[in-house]
Amino acid sequence: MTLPKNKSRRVTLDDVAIRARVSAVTASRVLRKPEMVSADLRARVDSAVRELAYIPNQLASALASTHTGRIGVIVPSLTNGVFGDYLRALHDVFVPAGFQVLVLNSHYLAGREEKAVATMLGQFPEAMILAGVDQTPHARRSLQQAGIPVVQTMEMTDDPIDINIGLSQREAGYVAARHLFDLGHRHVGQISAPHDARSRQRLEGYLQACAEFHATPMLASTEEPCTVPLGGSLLTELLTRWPKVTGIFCGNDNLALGALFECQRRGIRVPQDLSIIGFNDLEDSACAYPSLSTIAVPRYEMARRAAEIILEITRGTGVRPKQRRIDLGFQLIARDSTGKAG
Amino acid sequence: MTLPKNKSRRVTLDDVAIRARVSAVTASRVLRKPEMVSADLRARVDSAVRELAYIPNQLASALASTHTGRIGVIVPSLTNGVFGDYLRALHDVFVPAGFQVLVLNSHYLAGREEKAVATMLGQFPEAMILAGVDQTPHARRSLQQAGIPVVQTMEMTDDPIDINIGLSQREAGYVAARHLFDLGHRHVGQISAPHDARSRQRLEGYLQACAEFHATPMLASTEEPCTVPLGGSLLTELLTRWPKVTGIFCGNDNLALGALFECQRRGIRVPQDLSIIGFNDLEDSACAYPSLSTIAVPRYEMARRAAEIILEITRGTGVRPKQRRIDLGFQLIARDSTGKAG
DNA sequence: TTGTACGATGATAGCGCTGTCAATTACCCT
DNA sequence: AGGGTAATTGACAGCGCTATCATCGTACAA
Repeated sequence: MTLPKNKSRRVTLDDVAIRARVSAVTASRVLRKPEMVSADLRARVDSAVRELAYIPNQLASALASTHTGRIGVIVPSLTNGVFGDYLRALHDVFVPAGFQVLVLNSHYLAGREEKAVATMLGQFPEAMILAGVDQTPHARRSLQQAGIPVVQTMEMTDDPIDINIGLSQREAGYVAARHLFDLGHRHVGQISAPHDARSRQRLEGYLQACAEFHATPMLASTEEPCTVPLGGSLLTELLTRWPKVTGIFCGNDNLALGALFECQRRGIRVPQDLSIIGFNDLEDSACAYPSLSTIAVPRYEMARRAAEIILEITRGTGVRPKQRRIDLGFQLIARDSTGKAG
Repeated sequence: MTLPKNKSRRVTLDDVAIRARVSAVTASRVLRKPEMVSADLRARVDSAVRELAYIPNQLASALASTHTGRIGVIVPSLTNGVFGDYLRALHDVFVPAGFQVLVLNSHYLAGREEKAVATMLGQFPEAMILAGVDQTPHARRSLQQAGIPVVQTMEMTDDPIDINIGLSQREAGYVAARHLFDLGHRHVGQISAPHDARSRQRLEGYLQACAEFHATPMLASTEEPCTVPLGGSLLTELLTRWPKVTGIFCGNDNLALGALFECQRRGIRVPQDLSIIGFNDLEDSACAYPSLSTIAVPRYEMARRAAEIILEITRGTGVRPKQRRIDLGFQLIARDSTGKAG
């Protein structure tokens, strides 16, 4: 029927066009490419938009233009401070650029990540950002077929799906452990939650350092998600099995903080009796007492770069940057929680 | 043209239908209401879906059905541990229910929140969840006109936009301060970052307790976003101005942790020289040394309830629950960081 | 004056899916 | 056998918007 549809439905572009006495196309143009429309009509449309409190339906717009304005992000954790900063960086870049950021949580599980990838692709994002490089084969294939920019972050791989920006977790783990050996420690332990692939790589770096210094690896680990309290119990476990430990590399700053608290609780002096080094350089680490030695990873910068690369590809006509692998490196931050052995 | 469109475009429902030798509608039904289709056709469609690796276009689906499957969430911070748990709860409920959660960050600014509301409404979410109750008048109006369930969380208001689920921050602040007075402290200070409305209300509770005990309010505050390191500097500021302080109520656990570290740094014994109570009961607080007294707020539960109420409204035909204001309360957790005065 | 070029505007045809209702078939009853 | 009911399936018409191309003037060169 050609009757005006007077249902109490939402205001559409047609309503605006009718009110402004122009065609729908013109109204659409005023909103997207105002410079193509004469000042006269533009003013009419603008005021119609205001009067009707018109809100464009992004859904319809996306369907018609095949430009969804969505960026899919999959992170393994929402609570971890690392990903807080990471997501903040993505929002900081994408939201002003008119994109919306869709976030899904993989809970550090490959299976959940695969599912999250499928869910996300159903939203037809214009790009995807993933944490880590260990996607399942099936997820890899889906991502490649999607034909959109895909950025793998946080670690490095020789065989990126598309673009890879991160740092060598293994090397960083090595440097952290090495820091303790260099300070003269010979009984150096490690605590971690190696269900996280990056945690495992840091562990490898630690093992490499152990081998180099002919030291026995001393490990305590858990499959549970990483938390501050866990640092305390893992330290306890480690000290029970290897009482001679004088230096400990914690898989991340949360564990390190928990270990530090546990030391305080037991009257173990840090660093006199035990040196502690963490990983990530969370905000709290610098102001702990003693301040925590750690490895600083450029998580904000990493996400920002990932976002900007995507913006470039999307705006330019899909041309990839020359460099598909970007290693942002890391930094050893030696503070007060690590000291000379002896 | 009626030629098969052989562009390298994505697989559509039509492709599936053709391959399964059924109509598009039937293919659609197999995916949404399989019980309506005979086993025979269902099997054919299912295998076509698998063979073609078909991914439904949610955009088109949403446009056609006016069911977007989106939930809009606006939080003031992504990094704060409180909202980490809060968002996790929302994901835990909504994702299995087939909804996607869109998150926008207001950075604790009313203006940014108003803008976020507008952006979000352009996505046509089926419901909105907000933190706090102090939306701008304009944002309130937009939300009311949207005709969708709106849940305001974290605090209580007498005049909710739609549904309100939270707790009395003022009362909780009062109880925290009162805890210190009850332990015999007479010089009780408060540090906070009152750019956050809820922080201000806790402050009011503190002031009320001060009045009741005829104590002089002793405050240090900042307009910066709340962080652990900030707790240290605010404590320093407070102690400089009021050296006699023996008890301190921190606006949240991050500040409390920072204050605790600062005490350790200065050799101030907690709780012997200074009692500290925080707010929120973050995970770390229980395992700090000494463990932090605090107020536990049901942030996970609050978000979960909000999500479930929305699910009920959305599934039932839009009927609101009888109770539009739900006070989930809070709990004083007295640990080792607070002790008797003297 | 005529022809050309270009800028502004509109008509049309979908984007990929689902709501609706009509058509078809199978089944059962009298 | 005829008629009625229910279970399946399909045809059609949009959802609200934008890409595309046709159309209409108007300005300017020839």
